Amino acid sequence: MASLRKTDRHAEDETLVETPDLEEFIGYNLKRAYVIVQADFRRALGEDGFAPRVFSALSLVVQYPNVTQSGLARMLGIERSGLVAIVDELEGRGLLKRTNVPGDRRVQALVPTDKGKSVYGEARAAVRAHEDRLLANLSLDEKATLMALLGKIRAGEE
Amino acid sequence: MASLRKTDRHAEDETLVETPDLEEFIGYNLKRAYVIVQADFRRALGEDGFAPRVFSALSLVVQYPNVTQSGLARMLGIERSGLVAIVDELEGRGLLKRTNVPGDRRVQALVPTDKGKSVYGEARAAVRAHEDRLLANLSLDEKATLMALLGKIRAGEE
DNA sequence: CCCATATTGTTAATCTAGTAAACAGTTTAT
DNA sequence: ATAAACTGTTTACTAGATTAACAATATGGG
Repeated sequence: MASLRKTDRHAEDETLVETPDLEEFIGYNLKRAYVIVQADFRRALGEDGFAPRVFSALSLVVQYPNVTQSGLARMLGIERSGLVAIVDELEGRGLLKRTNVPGDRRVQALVPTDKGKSVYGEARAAVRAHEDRLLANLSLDEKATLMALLGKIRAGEE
Repeated sequence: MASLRKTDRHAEDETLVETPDLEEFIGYNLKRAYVIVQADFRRALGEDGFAPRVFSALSLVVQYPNVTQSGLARMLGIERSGLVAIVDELEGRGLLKRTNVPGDRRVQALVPTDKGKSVYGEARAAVRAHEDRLLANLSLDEKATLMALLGKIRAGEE
């Protein structure tokens, strides 16, 4: 019964695969692209720069002063328990203050400091530079299209 | 010097913000979209289904039988140390086998089992269904465009 | 051949991001 | 007044990933 060997190995049959299944999935390509952009963000902002989520939080606090922590968590799409450390870091760096609100003694309104506003301005410029450099092979039109399509994915939720 | 109060609070000045800075950044929108798709993937594949990365690994093993662990890690863009647990899980479920290669006693070639191939077929169908449902508000053209643009981001690296 | 260098799979330690559950204090609604 | 809901917080936990080290093995140069 020499014909029953099941472990025949055809060695290099990669040539049989025209296009890998994975490339057909949006989720896979989305993740790969996200990992690249996120890694470059960190590289660009450096050792003592902001992590992406801290930058995002600061951005919203600067643009929505007096936002509440729960509100900020909702905007970011994370749990409010997870926001505590982020706000701690920003407050520790002197970029925002937790302030109490007259009408409601539960909430802590988040107010950017002057330093927070100027530091955010610099960080935003650094992030813009990082994206411009990393995505240099996309035209402005392509970037706009990409944003619109990503927005459509987000619009499907809520 | 009554004019030096720095803590004036304008309360609801959200109306001053036309469009939040964050929305201008590709990285932010990429992450938000990725989180949505990834969460739906897990929901769709259920409790004992595959995590995205395990599905990806199985996909590549089925399509590139006899791929080596190092090779697979390179394809997935992760460290080979991180791949061990993934391959352990797939082997534990009886979906692939680690086999030794005649020429080189270091490597473990990964070969899908028959069960592995059929289970992968079903999983792939489930993933396709999940993406079709989740991304129903994108046309085929839009999906193709999105894939192409994500591919361009990946092409920037390598 | 010998020796330095590199590669493979693996383990262990560590880090980050994030969730879930519980909580005390406070507010809102019935 | 009492129940329900909300806010910020802590704690415990999970998933994903990286780094460094290691033994076994392979490769290339003298």
